[in-house]
Amino acid sequence: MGEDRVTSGRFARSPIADDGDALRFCSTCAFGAVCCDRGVDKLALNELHCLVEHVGPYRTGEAVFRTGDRFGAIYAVRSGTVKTRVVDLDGRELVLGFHLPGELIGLDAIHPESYPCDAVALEPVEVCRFSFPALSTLATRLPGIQQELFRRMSKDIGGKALLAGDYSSDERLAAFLVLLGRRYAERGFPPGTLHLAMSRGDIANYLRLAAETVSRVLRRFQDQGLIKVDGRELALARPAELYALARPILDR
Amino acid sequence: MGEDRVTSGRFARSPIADDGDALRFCSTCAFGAVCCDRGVDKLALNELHCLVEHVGPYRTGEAVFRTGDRFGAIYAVRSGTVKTRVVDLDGRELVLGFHLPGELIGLDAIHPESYPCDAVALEPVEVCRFSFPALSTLATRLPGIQQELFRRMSKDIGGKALLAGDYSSDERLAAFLVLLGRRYAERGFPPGTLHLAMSRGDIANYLRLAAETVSRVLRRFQDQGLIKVDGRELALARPAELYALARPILDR
DNA sequence: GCGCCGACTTGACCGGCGTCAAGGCGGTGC
DNA sequence: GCACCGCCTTGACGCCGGTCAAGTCGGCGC
Repeated sequence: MGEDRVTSGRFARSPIADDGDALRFCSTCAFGAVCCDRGVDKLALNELHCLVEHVGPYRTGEAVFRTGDRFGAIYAVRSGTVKTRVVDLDGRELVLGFHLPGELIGLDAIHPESYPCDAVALEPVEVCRFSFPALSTLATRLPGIQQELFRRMSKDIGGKALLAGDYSSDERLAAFLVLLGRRYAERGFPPGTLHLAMSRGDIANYLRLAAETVSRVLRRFQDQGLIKVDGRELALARPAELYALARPILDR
Repeated sequence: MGEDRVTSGRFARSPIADDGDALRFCSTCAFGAVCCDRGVDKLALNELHCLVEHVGPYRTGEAVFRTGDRFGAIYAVRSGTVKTRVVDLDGRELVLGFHLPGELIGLDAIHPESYPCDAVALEPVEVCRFSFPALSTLATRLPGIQQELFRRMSKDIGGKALLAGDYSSDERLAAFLVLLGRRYAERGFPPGTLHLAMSRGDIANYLRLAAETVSRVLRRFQDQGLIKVDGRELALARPAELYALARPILDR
């Protein structure tokens, strides 16, 4: 598609999913595991490749889809970071999640048949679009695809512990940092360093805290030597201790 | 299967899914919609019927499955109420949900391949067991089944707003009552009346409040004439006002 | 350079809800 | 009947984190 890649400044560190060739699908793609690691045959790979549509780039603040849009496809983030959120009747925002390259968005739209939230680019973003009717038809023929969809949906059902519990601000923030660090690391970034694509306000909103509280806790974590903060660049100095703080959330 | 039904006292009001005959599957069953309302052919119905296994009854406090059990099947509640919960390292309980007849449990176990929580009977409970390998094989042949699974999983992904937001105790409790009332009504119970199968402590835990807070708010709701409480019997006296209280959670 | 503006930080205050503690109430066993 | 026990209720108090307000920092346009 000939899209430009920003390779200097802050975006140099932004995770990006590499294009594959016809038979090496995006290596960090949502279905990469199906196509490569899990030994699904080349047939599945080819069919997926025909089905997918590369969309973007979206500029910061642009929406991949909006609340109420008729559901037609799920998306895999290819590069950049996407925030999903709802806006309530009074116009207050409620952040549902942040999505890194390789992660799927739109799975919660299958049931209501319209997207129940906005998906907004936090930085320049590219996505892969999978028409859902086509994908589910394909899934009936290729069990590996069906399995992968079931697995990913199941994971989403189970993975909301961070928001669900009545945890302290320290626990929430520690768990947030540990989990985000893991997701960056899985995508090949130097472990222990992360670039926050989202504002303090977004983090606070996502964790159901006030922005001021996020500021204060980050500062205290830094004073305690647990992390090193420099604006939106962040290093996990003592990950084991952070993990210990987050245990009530992460282990259970 | 010849199981006994308790038809007196508190259990008279407990929702129960009626057995169907060979071609009229449980009318309130998880897949009832697939088989009947949605016009899936008799073939699908018959195949599902072969696949399902009726299990129970479980006595109050018994587990349908436990955290860590190897995943092999999803379950539909047939009668009674099931609580899902995790117990953290310190032995503290965290209630994840309450499940009425017709609702599916175990969907969050597909990905980790073991159940991530306990499913405990809050009163005498019967369930239908669907072997997951068999079910997903069937789903590749019968698109209606696959669609219904996708839809239900999607619904579970989206439906955690009650726990996720930073809502007040009034909003949480109002939303809880309204939603529970709806679910009872969908299952054919007189609208506006519900029997709480769970203790105040369980409700509080589920809503991330203290049991004392639940007591206090219920009392205030009653004093304001919104509800009528009698132990675990509860009537929604002014549902519109309750709904108004819960709007920040229910509408968005 | 300068001014502007949004994001972030820091401090002071306060209120909702959790915690602790002391009863009430109803069911069950003997 | 009576004692026991869990569930529930009610009151008093305190703390965590939200709110309000002021100030700082950094990027961008001109």
